[in-house]
Amino acid sequence: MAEDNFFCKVYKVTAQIPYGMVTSYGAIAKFLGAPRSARMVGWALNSCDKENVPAHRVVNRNGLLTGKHHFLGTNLMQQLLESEGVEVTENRVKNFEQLFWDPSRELLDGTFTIEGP
DNA sequence: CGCATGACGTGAG
DNA sequence: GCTCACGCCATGC
Repeated sequence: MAEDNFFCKVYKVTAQIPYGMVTSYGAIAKFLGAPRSARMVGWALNSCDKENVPAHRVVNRNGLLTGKHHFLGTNLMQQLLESEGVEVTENRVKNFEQLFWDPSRELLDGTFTIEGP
């Protein structure tokens, strides 16, 4: 653990997403220092999905469940979000701006330390 | 080694 | 305000 791999970074941040909250790939990527590599976050999650990473809480900038197709089923991601109280309609998170959780917003508390510049 | 693809984001029209 | 097109970084062929 605490690996410097981009993989582990995404794993940590995603794992720290509060219940009933969601975030975007770009937010994580930017927090990791790679705002131009949002795609790498998605790719990392693709490998992290084998772990206990709540990837269903990670959506794209528009709040669309773009990754739901990559889950086991087709509506599994939506079911998980709804199970947490997150309303989802047509593969989109309702009140996305309200449920949006920024890693640099709570993780900055200091309890959770990730590679800092 | 070069081309094509991808769970995205930003810029320009 | 919305849509089209390009760019990033890494993996696969």
